[in-house]
Amino acid sequence: MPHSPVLCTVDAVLLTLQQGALQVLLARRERAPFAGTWALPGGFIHPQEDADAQASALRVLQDKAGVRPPYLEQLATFSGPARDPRGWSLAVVYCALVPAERLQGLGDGVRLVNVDEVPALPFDHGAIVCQALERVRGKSQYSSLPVHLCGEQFTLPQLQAVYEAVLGEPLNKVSFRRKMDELAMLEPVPGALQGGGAHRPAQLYRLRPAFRRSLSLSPRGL
Amino acid sequence: MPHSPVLCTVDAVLLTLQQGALQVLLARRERAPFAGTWALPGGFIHPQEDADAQASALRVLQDKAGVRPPYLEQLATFSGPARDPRGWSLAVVYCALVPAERLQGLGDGVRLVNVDEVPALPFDHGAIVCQALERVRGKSQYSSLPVHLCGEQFTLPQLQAVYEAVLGEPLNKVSFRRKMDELAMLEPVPGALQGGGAHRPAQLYRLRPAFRRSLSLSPRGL
DNA sequence: GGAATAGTGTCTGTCAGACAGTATTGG
DNA sequence: CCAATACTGTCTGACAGACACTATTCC
Repeated sequence: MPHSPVLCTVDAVLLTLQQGALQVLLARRERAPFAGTWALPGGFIHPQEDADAQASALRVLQDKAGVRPPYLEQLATFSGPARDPRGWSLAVVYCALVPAERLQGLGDGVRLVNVDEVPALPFDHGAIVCQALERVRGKSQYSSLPVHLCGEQFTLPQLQAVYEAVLGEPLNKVSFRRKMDELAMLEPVPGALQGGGAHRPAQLYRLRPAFRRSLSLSPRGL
Repeated sequence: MPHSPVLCTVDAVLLTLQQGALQVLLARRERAPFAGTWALPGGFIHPQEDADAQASALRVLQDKAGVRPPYLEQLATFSGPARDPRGWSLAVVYCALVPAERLQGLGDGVRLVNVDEVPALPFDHGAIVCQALERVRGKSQYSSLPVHLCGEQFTLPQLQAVYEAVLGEPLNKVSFRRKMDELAMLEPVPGALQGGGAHRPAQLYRLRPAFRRSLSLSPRGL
């Protein structure tokens, strides 16, 4: 039974929506290697402490950003001798979606950057961010995934804007509303309307409890 | 820099099609724990030897089954303190698709079992097989994935039967051929027909070279 | 009443599936 | 010619998207 000297880590790609664009959370590295540079939040798996790799990822996000993401999904595992200068390493990477409202007052060691303006990142973090975006955009085409970027309550026009920001293309209003209706995951908040503009107020919706933790899939996309 | 005592392993779910049904490859465990029982082929990552976890999976499949699968995809990573009695472990699991013709003359330590008749497996291998089937069936609904279960050359009726076996439901012949045409990944083998029956012979097709390593996706499924 | 946005009714082109026809082999 | 399977032409119902209309607010 070989005792392998593999460095076991987790990294997290935390995405949110701000100013109509997807943002990814970066953390300033406190220790070598690459101390002082911005990278994905990550850390070693603590076997004595963590129930599994997902628990490690939750711990890392709690420690670095003080966030408990409502949606967290395993993205993939990256490994090899070259990605970390300390030696053969393995990173289980998770992808988190968080409503912007939960990310107020981030500390000094973390920041959000537009996914279209991500600087060069250490390790293979650049490729990891790309793969996360690919996954999120892919799943958004046929599932309810983007609702996890919204807060508790939201209007259908707001939700459509979120889908359009993630997918990067405008959507048909009638089709979008038909699909949301078919997915049957939203319920109107009785009597709750979002006013404020000089126009008809919009009905507020919330996620049905059954869909809080699971996605809803549309057979033919969108 | 903590030296984590995490057991780093890879497991492989190798699927093939035999007698019109999906089969999964099991290997008899030679060592403890669970010595003598059937389980997914797996083993430790060898950092000195393996370029990454995928290389570990290829090495394991080569060693245990003598196979180099034409299609190999990372499924997910499973981890925790309870899945392996030796301690906190982490398994990067890969899913392989192999044409049945490449699995002739398997040794004594391996066997194929129908995925509907998989016995209770040690570790969390039962759940892993379920997740692999879910992934393969899901992807088969909108991609060219099942072609990797066919040999070099095949007819369209044969390919349709493969899709039907994987998906577990009959497909419309006209729609299926339209989709295969749209995917533009197959080319007829000039002058090659599959005869043998008392009926019109079928055109043989092969995968276009550009699609040997990548999948082709259909926007609206099937 | 006007501006602005929310929400809905209806038409139409496109596409998946059904059906039925033709094609080509062996016996 | 018959049986059996390969392949193809055409119709039809369903659905996505476009358009136009109504609804409701603030000013």
